[in-house]
Amino acid sequence: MAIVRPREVPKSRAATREFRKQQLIDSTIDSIAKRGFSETTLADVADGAGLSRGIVNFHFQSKEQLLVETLQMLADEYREVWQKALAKSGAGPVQRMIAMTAADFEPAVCNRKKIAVWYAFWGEAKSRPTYMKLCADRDNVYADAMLTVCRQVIAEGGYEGLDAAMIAQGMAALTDGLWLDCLVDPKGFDRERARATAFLFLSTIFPRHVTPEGKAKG
Amino acid sequence: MAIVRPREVPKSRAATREFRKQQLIDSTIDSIAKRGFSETTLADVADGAGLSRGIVNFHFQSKEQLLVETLQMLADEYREVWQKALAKSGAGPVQRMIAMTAADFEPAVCNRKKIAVWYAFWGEAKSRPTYMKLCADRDNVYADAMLTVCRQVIAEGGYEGLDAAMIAQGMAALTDGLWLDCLVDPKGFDRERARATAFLFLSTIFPRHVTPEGKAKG
DNA sequence: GTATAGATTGAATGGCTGTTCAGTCAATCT
DNA sequence: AGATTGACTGAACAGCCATTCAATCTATAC
Repeated sequence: MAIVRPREVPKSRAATREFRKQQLIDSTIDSIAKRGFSETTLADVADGAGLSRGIVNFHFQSKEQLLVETLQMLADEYREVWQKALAKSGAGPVQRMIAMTAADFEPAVCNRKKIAVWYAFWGEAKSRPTYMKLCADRDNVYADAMLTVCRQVIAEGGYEGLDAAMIAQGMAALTDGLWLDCLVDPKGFDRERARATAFLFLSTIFPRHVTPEGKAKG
Repeated sequence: MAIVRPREVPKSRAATREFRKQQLIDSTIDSIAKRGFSETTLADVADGAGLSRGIVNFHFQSKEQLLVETLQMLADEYREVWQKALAKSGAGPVQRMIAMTAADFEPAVCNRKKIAVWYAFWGEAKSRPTYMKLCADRDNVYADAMLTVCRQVIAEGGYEGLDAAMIAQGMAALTDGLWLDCLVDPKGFDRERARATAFLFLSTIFPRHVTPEGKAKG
């Protein structure tokens, strides 16, 4: 039983292609989350978008290309969320560090559908170099930004001796691991609790600058 | 190009079935790690084991059953590794906590092939209840054991006020997240460094009882 | 040595899936 | 209004894959 959405109409023909591509990517995300990567077919994607069977190959070179652009989209969205959080945060490194950490638990990013799709792509990453590169880039960009703020906090906050790279990598890993709980134990999972766990760790590492509630100190 | 292993012969006919099943499960793990979950076929599995095409359906009810038993096997192996580490460790809760943490970075468990297969199953978990349950059980059993030792360390070590459940869950999440680095950035990944990251976090939480090198203090 | 039972083979089968494309339809242009 | 261009459809196609099963092979029992 396919979910057929009411067919929305793009404004002009010029905007149609991008509109349809986005529609198909959204439907792909829905399908991967519902049926899994291995059982997502182009027919599912087309049905989910309320369009005809041949539609995907009309807008995308191939199924593989649709999947790559879907992952690309997901990665872009993830990056935008924490970059916007950074932009909104205070200018100090402590506030920036807190903003980045908190961003990982915003509903836009930390929800079961999106997390399922991330894990689906991670699950295929080893055998598909394109996915691996996109995933590695996502991690690297985030880790670099986190590393920068960690270095600053360590230098300015008097935490000499702490390994900034290790902490940045560890905090990123902690997030990805907490996401897994959302996927595997959805009933027991609580976004606020996961966020609190991340900040418990962060506040333990930087006790004079971060509270367990995720506020800046001092 | 299929890798055809030298065909080993089981001792007796009575032992044949279990021997073949194990052989096919091993081949399944190889195939998922190499080709990914979505492109693993029964022909691949049979070729990898050096046996004929119909062999899987002779020893397993279905492909799905083979996959379930593969995940089961993986989960059993994982549990055995940390339980053996626990058995070998000292009796004190600090030593037990350290042993469990270190076990996650033993080569038997923390290698790219096995990690790729874990992520492959996690990637399919949302849409396949059987996988989800097996994954959830794995997490729960580990988390319970970790929770027990955390509680003891907190009580005996004078860390009143720390949330044991949060720490246990966080440390498990940290491991899973660090594994992702091995999958996505194999060149940059270093098992010892990952281990050190886990112990950096643990030693920060229990500074009077765990060193950053993963030794018990006092 | 012969019979029996279980293990294994590999060809056949039927269903599913990605891709193609000739034809239809609607928006835009002249 | 008529022509043109691009979007979209859905049937057709070719290839792949899980599953079945009759035939073959091999170890054990008698």
